[in-house]
Amino acid sequence: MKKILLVDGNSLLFRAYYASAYAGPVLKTTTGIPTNAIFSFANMLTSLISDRNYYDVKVAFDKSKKTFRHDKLENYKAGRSATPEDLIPQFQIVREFLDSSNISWWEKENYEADDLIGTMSKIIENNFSEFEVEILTSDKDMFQLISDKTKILLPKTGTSNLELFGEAELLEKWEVAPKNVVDLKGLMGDPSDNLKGVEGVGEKTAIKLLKEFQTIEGIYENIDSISGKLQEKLINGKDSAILCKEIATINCEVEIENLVFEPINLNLNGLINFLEKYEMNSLVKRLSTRVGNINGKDEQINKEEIKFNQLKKWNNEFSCETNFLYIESIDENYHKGQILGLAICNEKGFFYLNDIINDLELEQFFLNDNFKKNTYDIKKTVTLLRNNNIKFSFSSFTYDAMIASYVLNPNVTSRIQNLANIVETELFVEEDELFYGKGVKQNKEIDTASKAKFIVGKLELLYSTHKPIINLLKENNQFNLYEKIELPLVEVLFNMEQKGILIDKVELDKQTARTLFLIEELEEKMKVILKDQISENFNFGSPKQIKELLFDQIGLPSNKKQSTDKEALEKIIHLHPVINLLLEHRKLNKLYSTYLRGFEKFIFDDNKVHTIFNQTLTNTGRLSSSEPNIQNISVKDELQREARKIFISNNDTKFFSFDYSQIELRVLAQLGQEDTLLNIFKNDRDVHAEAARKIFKLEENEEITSDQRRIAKVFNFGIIYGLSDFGLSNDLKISIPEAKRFIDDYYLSFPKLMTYKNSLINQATVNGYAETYANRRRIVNELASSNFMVKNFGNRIAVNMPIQGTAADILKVAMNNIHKEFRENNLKSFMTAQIHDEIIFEIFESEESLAVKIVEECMQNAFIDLSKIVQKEEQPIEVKLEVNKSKGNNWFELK
DNA sequence: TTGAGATGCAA
DNA sequence: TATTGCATCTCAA
Repeated sequence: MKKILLVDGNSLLFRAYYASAYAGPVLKTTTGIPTNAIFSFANMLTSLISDRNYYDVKVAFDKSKKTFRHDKLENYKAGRSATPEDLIPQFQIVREFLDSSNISWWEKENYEADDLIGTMSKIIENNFSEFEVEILTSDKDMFQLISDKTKILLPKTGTSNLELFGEAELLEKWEVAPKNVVDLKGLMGDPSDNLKGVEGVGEKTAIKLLKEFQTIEGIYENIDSISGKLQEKLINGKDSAILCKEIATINCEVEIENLVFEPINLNLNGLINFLEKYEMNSLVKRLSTRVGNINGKDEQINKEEIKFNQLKKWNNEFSCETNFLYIESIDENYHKGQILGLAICNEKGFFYLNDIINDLELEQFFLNDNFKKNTYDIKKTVTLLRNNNIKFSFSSFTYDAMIASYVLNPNVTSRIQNLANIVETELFVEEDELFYGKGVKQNKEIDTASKAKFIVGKLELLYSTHKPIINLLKENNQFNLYEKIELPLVEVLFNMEQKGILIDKVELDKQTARTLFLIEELEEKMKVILKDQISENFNFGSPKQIKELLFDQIGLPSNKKQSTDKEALEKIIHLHPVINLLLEHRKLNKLYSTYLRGFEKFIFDDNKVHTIFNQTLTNTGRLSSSEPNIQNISVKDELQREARKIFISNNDTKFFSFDYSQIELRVLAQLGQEDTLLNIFKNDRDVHAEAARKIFKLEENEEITSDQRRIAKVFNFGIIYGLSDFGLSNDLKISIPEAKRFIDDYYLSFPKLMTYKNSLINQATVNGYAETYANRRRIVNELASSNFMVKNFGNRIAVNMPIQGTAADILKVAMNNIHKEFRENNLKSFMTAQIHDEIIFEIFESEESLAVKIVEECMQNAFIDLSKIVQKEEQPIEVKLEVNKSKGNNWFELK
């Protein structure tokens, strides 16, 4: 059966608006026209059409402010909040979108979209037996239109999650037939339309009544058989109920002229013109793929085809002073990546090489500093070259689009429409999946011609966005961050990844076996204790099974969520002997599966792990590490800490770790110009102890207990993270008012902090982004939210990001400078890891004194050096950065 | 096979 | 109802 989609345009546009407002900031063209709702609307509609294979689609809109419903009810829809200002112009533009893409839309004076859709669905039901109807709306009133041929598509969360309602689903949800939806509505009312219904009758009562009497009329005919308060309420609300029912009833008798049904035929070029006009370039490619599907033909985008030369071997006659190049490789871990092709463009044209192995002329190109190379992801690119034995000059790579895009906008999921995002998500992430497929369906064996076209297409984008991106960086005052901090760091990280970390396989095997034995022993013990309660194949790693065992079978008390995490289990540890063993089991399992046995798959042939330092991932500017993550190796628990013994230094070096002491609090003191805090650091005092002194109002010579210090430490961190009194009371196991009092005392002790926090929130709200000292920005969409929780989250981001991010900026400067100094002093010692506030090196004994001196100086001076890089010297850096050092043959011995 | 949720590790 | 990350496991779609 052919399906026809009827869309409630107003409802969908509202939905699109709020969904996109949550997902990203308000999307605008360069001339300031808001387009976020359209973007979402177009996305939803085209993906729906393409996914669900409709024969035809019609969109209906409300027309004019007054409908017959207003005549019936003076305050119809009066309670509704005003349409957001930036949504209003989009009602017109969405019609333009439909026109340009050849989707028919309808509106009629004095009617709402409901009525048009209702009428159309009835027309189809009565006259076109070959069609069935699906109605896209978030208006539950429309449920009255459900029939054996008509269903409702209701958006659930976001925009892509839809639920299909037919008769059966409706019956299950509301226990009424479609024709009684209006009765239900009459009784319940609808606050969004200012319909009161019968006061005191809600969904439950209404359903009960209708199950007995079917309709409102039926209820009042039998009003005598209803007793007590309910009868009274119904009698009082009779007029309202009948009126509300009438208003909720969709008019299916509207006159609609020229209604014909014909196969969808989207106008691709019209659509592209529209999208380009409103600067939604990123949609062009995605939509055109879908539209191709819909129209059942492989239409070409109306763009000039890029002409390129496919070469067998490179010839340096084609090389220029400035070149753009892109090496294609889609393996997730580039250390094991395969090169699928290479495209180069410059003043002499576009070139494509399918195979670059043993191309000596190409190697000369890569080695020559006079041939500058601009690319996307330099670190990955040169890693691929290196692993294919192609020599290169690192310094000839002069532009990295990935890094530049990240500096412009670290929040890739944001729907902000700028070049950074286009480069990031559209071309280099989503497009790969479309082209090669993903997961098991991924296929690298694509015919060379279309692969070449695809790769050259990427290169073209890389090339065409280069200048605008550089201009944007300069415009945003972020060029120094890009050029002086992030770009030089690429080489530092590349070297770290290449050096890797040596693994002691003997130690690893020893610990793996030992831990596995302990786990099995524990399981036996637990099975004995629980022999009557669990079956042979009980899984101790399954939260679901643990939950059933502890709370249902044994009957231990639990919190509302029935969480079985460590915190919850510790609360009931004394109530059953198995809990303690279970916690121990969890700990050992984690150790075994993540840090011991789990590590084996990351060890390369050289007995080393080569992590990937992600430079463009976090929202704050920190690095992250993966495969393996070497930034979360256990340290707190003595037993788990043993795992650190597997990281060993090379024969002729020792590990040195240098970590900043409380760098985030120092950043906070400096940026917030908090004198009390600054003085604590200036006098080399213990910041947690001093905070305790303040909160607990201790005298100068009074002793600080370890408990007081512990509590103060929680505070100091809480300030950075935006802790609430609730969270604090939970954490410290004190009452909420008590926590609140402590917080007040804390802010009184450090008076500038509140001012600073407020200024950060204010700044982020005004600008739409939070920023670090180095002008790194993070767009904070959450601040625009009307949802209290989301907005509060935005507040915490606005405070935390500048602090955490500035600390990250400082680390990056330190790393760059150390790398440079090591090189200038011809040191063989090298950096191996960065763990947010700590840098780990392998240092040769003969170089120890010089290397340590360089590291300490670079780290201590990094904030000041940063201030020079971003030209903020006029405000001197007062805070002193303290660095602690430790030395060892393995990571266990560090710290 | 894939994705979400729970859990736990780090700064 | 505390920030930023990543890996592993289970379980259901």
